[in-house]
Amino acid sequence: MLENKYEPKKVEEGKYQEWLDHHYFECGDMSKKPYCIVIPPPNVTGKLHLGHAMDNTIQDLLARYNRLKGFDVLWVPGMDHAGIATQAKVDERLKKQGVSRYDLGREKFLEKAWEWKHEYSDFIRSQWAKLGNSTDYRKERFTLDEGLSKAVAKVFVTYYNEGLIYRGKRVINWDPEAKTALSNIEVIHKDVEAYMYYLKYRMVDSDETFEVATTRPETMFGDVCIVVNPNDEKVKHLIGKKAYNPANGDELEIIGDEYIEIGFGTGIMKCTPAHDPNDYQIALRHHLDMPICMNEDGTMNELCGEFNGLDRFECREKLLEKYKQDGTFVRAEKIVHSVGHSERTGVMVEPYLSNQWFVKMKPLAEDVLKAQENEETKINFYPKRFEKTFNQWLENIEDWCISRQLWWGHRIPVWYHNETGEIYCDVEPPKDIENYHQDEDVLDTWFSSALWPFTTLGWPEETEDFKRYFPTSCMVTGYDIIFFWVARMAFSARHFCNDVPFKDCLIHGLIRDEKGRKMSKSLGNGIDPIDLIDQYGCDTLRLFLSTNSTPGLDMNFSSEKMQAGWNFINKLWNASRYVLMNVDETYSYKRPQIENETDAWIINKLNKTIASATANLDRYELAIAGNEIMSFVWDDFCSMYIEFTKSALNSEDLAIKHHTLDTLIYVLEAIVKLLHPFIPFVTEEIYQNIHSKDVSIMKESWPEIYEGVDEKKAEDVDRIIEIIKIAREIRNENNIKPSKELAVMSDGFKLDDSLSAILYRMTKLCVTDKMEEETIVRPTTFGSVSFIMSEIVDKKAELEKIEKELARLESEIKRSTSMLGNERFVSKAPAAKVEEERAKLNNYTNSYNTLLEKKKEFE
RNA sequence: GGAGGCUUAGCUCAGUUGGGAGAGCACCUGCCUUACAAGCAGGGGGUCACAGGUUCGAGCCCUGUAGCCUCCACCA
Repeated sequence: MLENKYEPKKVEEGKYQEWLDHHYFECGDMSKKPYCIVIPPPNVTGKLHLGHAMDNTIQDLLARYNRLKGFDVLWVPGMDHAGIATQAKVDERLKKQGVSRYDLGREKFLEKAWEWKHEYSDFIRSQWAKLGNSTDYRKERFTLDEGLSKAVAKVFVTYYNEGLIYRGKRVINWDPEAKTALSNIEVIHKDVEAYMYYLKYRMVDSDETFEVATTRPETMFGDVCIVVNPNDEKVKHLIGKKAYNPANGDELEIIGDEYIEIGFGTGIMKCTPAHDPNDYQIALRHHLDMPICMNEDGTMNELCGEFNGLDRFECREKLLEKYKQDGTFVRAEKIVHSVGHSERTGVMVEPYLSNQWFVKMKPLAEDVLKAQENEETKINFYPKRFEKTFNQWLENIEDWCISRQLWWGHRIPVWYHNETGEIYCDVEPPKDIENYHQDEDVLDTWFSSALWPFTTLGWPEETEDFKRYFPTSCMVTGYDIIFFWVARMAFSARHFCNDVPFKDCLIHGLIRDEKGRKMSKSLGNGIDPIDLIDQYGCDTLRLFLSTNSTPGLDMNFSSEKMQAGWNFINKLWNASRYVLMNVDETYSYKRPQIENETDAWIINKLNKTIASATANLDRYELAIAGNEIMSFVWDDFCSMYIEFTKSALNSEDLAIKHHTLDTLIYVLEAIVKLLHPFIPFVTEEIYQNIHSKDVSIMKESWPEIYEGVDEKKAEDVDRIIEIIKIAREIRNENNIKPSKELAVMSDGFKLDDSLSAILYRMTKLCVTDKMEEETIVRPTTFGSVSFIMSEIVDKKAELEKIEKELARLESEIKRSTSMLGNERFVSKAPAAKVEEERAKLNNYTNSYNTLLEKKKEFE
């Protein structure tokens, strides 16, 4: 027997372990069709947040749904080493212990990093368990484990041999905090307030001066020339002349380049090739030097004279002081401009000339774009609009900087000959290793994530898993990593597997706080999913996350909606309790034969719910499906059907009671199956209470349509419900107690004995065909019904009610008449629609006339 | 500069192929009716941002406008 209140802790306790013990999450039933999802691997940097909870809930929902539908489901778990992020965390921990990674050296540091990884992966696994993730742990992978590392090396070497990976000196985005290069998308542009400094430059051969505007005076130690547009009448005469660099007195040649925008600033630009990507391009065109004036940590170097060793921002201040004294400084103008910041460390990114490895993106992107043009070879995005985002990024893609000056990651499989410097690139190190040294850098963490959907299945080996489950069925992830990850998986799979990595890609939004703000550490508004699970239960959290969001849109957390979710589960719990408390030893379940109208009605409603929920789940409309099921449970099953059954369950006639229980259990069981993907724990608990502790809902199958339901009978009950609602309204309006009998007559719809019996049981309505006493009349969708009132409490109120109804009917008649009078409607609208409108008009007119007649009695 | 999203009840948001506007919460009235008072029964409340257009018919399709938001690219 169930408790009278739903208690998530009691329900959820031990269930996950039971499922694990019974190997229910494990794939491999070869008699079924495969269905595969790989988890977006969480970073081993910390705990899972509410966003992970949503992402995982959706995946688990799909996994459980497809399992019930009869697929052999593999949901692959795994984690990401998260290069920069994890290294930063380990650095931080070491710092607290008073050591730096340089004190330890590479080997020892990596030991510490692995320690960190083991600690956090255990923690993450415990969170997965709390969320109810039905992943197959036998298949768990880590981006740095042996198999994946081999795959990464193979991919690098293959690209290299195909000429798709190259090494070169470029101006890249440098993170002076992490001391590594970043790719373009790891840079976040933020608007910041700054100053545009106007500085006076003096010519070498004359007293002429001109002004140059810059936001970054500290980079002047790396300037190699002055640039003007050769078509700029105002300044083109300067070309070929020389001016002194106010920072160090160097003579700078003034050159012409059309890159300079005429009319912007002073029209004269300083050129710092090593510290600005555009200046770098100019320097390439003009074959100029590219001196670097900064160290890797963002301090100034020996090129900067007295400023050597100063931090870049401190140097800026000091230099400006100097300029104010020597007359170089003209003025400063407050501006707002966009400055790149490191996605990970948050510091201002420094454009920095350095030797890095790149993936040539154009050919790879083109292959994907071509595949996207064909329905057979494309990835289907849900919602579809993200295809555009995805395509546009690939169309405008630039080469991908993949080398990182870190230790935690996949070491680049390249060795340089100690003497010749010759490059050796292979999965295995060179045989005469003593003559070589390996590249110090590691790969961008996304380089290995890009391979995740196939390396987790064993690629490059032709494993059984790879053959069976690839390409995977669906990828579930947020729109924030379409570029970082989805696009990169797409071209990697296209290049190495000649296929999509996944057929469908379900994109969800971000979860925000109750006020719609992004959850962040600095605001302190983050919500720990585990706290919510402790408070409301895992099922409630999952129900909230899966049924309150619209695909692709952000959602706000809402404790109100969490509570509403709990209320629903409590309702389901109590409905189950009602059914089960009526089961005793005399009863054994058999599939119900539909014997009466109410059975036909509830099973008909159930059929419709199953059909609709299935269709919506198949197109990833989880919230629509969930809400439909919930409304079936609450409105149809609990509010109506259970009430219908109450007297039958109290019946002395065991046959009646048992038949009723058959239907109740049939419907309840279908309900828990429908809801299991959403709320796995409580549905398992109810299922086991219906059957026994020895079975599991996870081994069940998705409910099927009950064929052969008499729709006419079901429709009769809809009419009965309409009458019940009107009767309740009349009781409410006239203060008539529910226990007091009320007589009713229907003029357009025959109430036979069994329908009359329902009316009596539900609201003590007695069906009659004699209207001797005072009556009131109400219109319905099928004619009008009259109620006998022994004394009509408030004649005036009733008259008002009638007048209001008449007015409503009148406007309906007007609307309907004009519609049917419109020839184009009658000729163009579907015949069924026209017929429906005619029937309505007919009904309105009848009701109107009846009511008009009635009105006279009240005047 | 380019792309996308949002604007619907007091609040938070749904609205599936175009065919009479929905939920939760809040509010009002009445109920401890033997599954559930975190419940039950009923009620009030909306020019679907604005302006055009297509259509017999538009919250939904098209064009434009306004406000808010996001992403991408950015010139010193």
